[in-house]
Amino acid sequence: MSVSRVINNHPSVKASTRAKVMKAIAKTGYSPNDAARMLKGRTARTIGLVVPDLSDFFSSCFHAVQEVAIRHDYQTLVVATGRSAAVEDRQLESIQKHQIAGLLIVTSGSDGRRLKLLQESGIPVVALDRPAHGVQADAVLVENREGAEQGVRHLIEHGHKRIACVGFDSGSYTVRERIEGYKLAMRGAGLKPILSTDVSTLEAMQALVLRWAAAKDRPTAAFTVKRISSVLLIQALHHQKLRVPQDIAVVGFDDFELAEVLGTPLTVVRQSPTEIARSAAELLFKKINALREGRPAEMQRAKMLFPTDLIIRRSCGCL
Amino acid sequence: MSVSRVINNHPSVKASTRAKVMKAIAKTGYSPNDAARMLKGRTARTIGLVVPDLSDFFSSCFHAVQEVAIRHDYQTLVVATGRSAAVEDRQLESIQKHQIAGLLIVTSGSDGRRLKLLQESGIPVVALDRPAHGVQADAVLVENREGAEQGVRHLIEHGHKRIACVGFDSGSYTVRERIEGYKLAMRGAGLKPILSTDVSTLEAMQALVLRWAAAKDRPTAAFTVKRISSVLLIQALHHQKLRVPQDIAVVGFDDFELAEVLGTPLTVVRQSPTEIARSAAELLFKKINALREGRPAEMQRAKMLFPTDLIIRRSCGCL
DNA sequence: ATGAAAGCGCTAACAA
DNA sequence: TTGTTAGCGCTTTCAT
Repeated sequence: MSVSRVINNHPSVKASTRAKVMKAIAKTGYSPNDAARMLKGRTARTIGLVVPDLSDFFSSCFHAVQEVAIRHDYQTLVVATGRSAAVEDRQLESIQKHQIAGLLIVTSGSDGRRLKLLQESGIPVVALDRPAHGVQADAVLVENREGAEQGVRHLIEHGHKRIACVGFDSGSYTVRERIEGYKLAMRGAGLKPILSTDVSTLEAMQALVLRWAAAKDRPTAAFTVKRISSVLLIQALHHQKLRVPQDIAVVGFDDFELAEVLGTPLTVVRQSPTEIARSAAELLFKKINALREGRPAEMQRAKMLFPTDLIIRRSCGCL
Repeated sequence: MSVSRVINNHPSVKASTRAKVMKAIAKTGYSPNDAARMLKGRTARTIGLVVPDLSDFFSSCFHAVQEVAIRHDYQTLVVATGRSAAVEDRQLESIQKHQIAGLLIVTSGSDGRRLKLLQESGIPVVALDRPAHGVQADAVLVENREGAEQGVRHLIEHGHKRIACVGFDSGSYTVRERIEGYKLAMRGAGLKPILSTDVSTLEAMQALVLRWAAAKDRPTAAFTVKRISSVLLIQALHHQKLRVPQDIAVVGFDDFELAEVLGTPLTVVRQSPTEIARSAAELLFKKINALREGRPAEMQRAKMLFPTDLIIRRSCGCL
């Protein structure tokens, strides 16, 4: 019967009928069967969230997304790709079968064909933290470049001339942007960039620090492009008995819980996972709802950029 | 037609027919519609994972679970309760509608009625990290008590007599067990337990440490029952200029990435999230598959206990 | 504004 | 061993 109309708030229902139905629903505790709705082509009350992994940063993102989803009475289907483009592709395929209502993606670099398919089948897609390749999707990003620039400039203001940039994973968008920011700051001050952007293990980091220790023109400061690099560098400096900030000043990109507790509390460029994730989720639901209510007109592309904060602790040389 | 039989590998299919169907499936890229299957009462190829949050420990669990799930060609629907029993209850309700094939739960303390319902509707449930209340479910746990006991005993072997136990959240099963282990070790050595099991903020921790510093009979060692407590304690000791391990030796429960990098590398009782999560997931799939293949006889309850490792660094006084 | 009928893709039960 | 029939619970279309 036309309970359906009430549930989908179709206009043509007499108020009295609607009321009757509502009461019946309340009394019987009825709730529509999702499987049946999906069979008729509707989407499930589920959104997808694809992330490289659930490290600190992305797990904060997940929490924020889930919170928004719950508020809209949706479930969140999270999928971690292990930073593999191939896995991402496969996961997108299987997530598509779940008839999700929308997708948030922190891409691991798949080529975007699958994503395009998803979009073309009418599912709103919002890129989070990194723009997605090969598709015109909305994106909610962090000002990586500006943030890095600010961090490095802070070191420059401390009088440093030889500032190294240390990290790895420069294939990833965020890291690339941060390196770009570093270069901008250096060039802007007439300084020569010193890049070590392929240091991904403690051994490699220790070798690097050893080389620094031996050089006469060694860097007096370092900017690390991601959290792990900060940790590795601190570890390596510690092993090599180089003091922070006296021997080497450090500013890192991305904050973490223990940054304050380290031997020398770490000065960092902080980004807010919660903020970008919440914004992205809300943007996604705006589109989902626009779609449900049949006004795709309002769905123009959006690109949101969130600024970072420079959190000054002691590793930069400030007290 | 009876493509269905092939897909569900029903016995009565002639080999030649099966081959033909297989080929056709391969050629057309056919894949069964999950929604339709669900409509017929089957479960989705999805398992549920309910966790309090996705902090380090549980996100490792998630990764392990997802890996196993993918191998079985299942998706994982993760849900974080924010450590709230009420939210857990609500989430279980909505997860149930997704017709999951099985559930892994790190309970946040809901009363177990909903869980029982799930079980009675034929969905295998495996408790992870903590036994679930009010249901007879399989459980994969860590030897919290024994691990704590071992950690504390190590401090005792260093000659400490006044060893404090510091932490909070003693409402949770794991913490309770660890405190129990601490008490066992102390009593076993004829020592008096010194409990501060409600210290959840840095302020409270600093107040505690201040009290210690002022006391004549102050503890010479401390055992922290969870990661955050270890971090808080280290922070507070650091602020108070108490040296580790000279002034206070420390052993913590639960390892973390930066434990090695701390001013004094932290000695910890390590548990392996990956191991317990993988085992739990595999147990769950064993049951799911037993069910699918119609032999619920093999589904006797299992309880698995995983040991911990004492990772000796420097905060205990070794080296 | 409401009801009746058909069918989404699958599988359980039955018939051949 | 295979094909046929019916129906899971919903929404869409058409008729009232």
